[in-house]
Amino acid sequence: MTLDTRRIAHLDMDAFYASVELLRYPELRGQPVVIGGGRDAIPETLADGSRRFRRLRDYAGRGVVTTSTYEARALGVFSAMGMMKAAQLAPDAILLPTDFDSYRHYSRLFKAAIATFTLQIENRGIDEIYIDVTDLPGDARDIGARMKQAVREATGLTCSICIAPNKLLAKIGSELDKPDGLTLLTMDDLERRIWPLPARKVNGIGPKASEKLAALGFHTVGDLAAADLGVLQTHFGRSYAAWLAQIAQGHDDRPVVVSSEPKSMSRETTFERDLHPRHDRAVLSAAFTGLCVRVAEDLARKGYLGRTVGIKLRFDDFRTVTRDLTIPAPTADATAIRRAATECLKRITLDRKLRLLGVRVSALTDEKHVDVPEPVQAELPFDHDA
DNA sequence: TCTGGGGTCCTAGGACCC
DNA sequence: TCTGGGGTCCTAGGACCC
Repeated sequence: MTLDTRRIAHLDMDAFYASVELLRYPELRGQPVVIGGGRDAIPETLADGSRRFRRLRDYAGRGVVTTSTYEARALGVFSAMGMMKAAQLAPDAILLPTDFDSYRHYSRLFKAAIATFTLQIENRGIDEIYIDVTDLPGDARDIGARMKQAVREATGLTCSICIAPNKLLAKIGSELDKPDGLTLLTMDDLERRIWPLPARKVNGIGPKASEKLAALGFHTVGDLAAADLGVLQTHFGRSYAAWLAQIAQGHDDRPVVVSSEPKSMSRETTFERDLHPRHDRAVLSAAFTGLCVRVAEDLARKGYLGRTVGIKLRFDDFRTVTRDLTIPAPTADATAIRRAATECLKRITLDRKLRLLGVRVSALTDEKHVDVPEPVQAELPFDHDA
């Protein structure tokens, strides 16, 4: 079978975190709501049972917007925007804390609903999946409609689905009719529906690449399709240029990857105020230990050991540095992690205040697959019968 | 009062080995 | 009287994604 006869679905939950919050607080439906606060953003329940919600204008801190409702987006408030900036744009918007346990719960529910159709599912984080529906009976529209219905019944939430010949087009397509969309794309739709889109819509063309492309006069996917390969190679290198040319023609051979092993686990924290390496040494040290302990807990809970321990520092000027160290034997022990992380820290000149501190463990192995080292046989050549 | 947290993948240079 | 040539591991940084 040629790859372009596949049918790949991309399913994306609509404003997922915000929509889960609206299930919990239905009275907020229709209002601009922003998710991203800390515990201080938890609504207060009044004596009469009604709730008093925090407003964005009351926010003070260094957080960013995690998600917002479509009403808040209409006011210019989008994911990854600094909360202080969002508060200027929409001071009256409702502010809610992120509640990952709830989102994980609903994530499991919608994925389970899709798993009743097929197990050919690739996880792409908490709120989206790819599904290979090539071998499912029925036409694409019917499959998509039934999946949306199943997700709705399992969660009370809407999603947007696109079914296309590959992941690239399915991912682009699921955004075309949001929210609650169902989009079908074939290769025949390339010129009409894909080429007019900004290049930035392609998964893998981020802020840097799209800016560089725009500076060269390439704004849309169609511009890329018409581009001279030599020009792309000059500015982006052989590999990336070839990829750009492929995706502009709507080609993408990547399979739906059903299972994968984690490569790293990390914990990091941005301090409420920048910390001085000496003056705030005690606070920093406690935070450092805390991060090591949490990474160790994560590893233990999921059953992994790691050989490479790394740290990440971000200074007050936002400069970010990393150091890592590979140790002889894989570990999930907080003390061993902390010791290696300390060695890493010694290799960084601490000449500015610190904004962020992180600890990472990589080169993971499944603890059940680790060969327990045989005790080294002592060489006792004259003692065989002892 | 700009700019979170948890990931993956890629590049590139040097060490080291055969 | 230059400097082979792969392959793999380690490390640092950066782009990108959700």
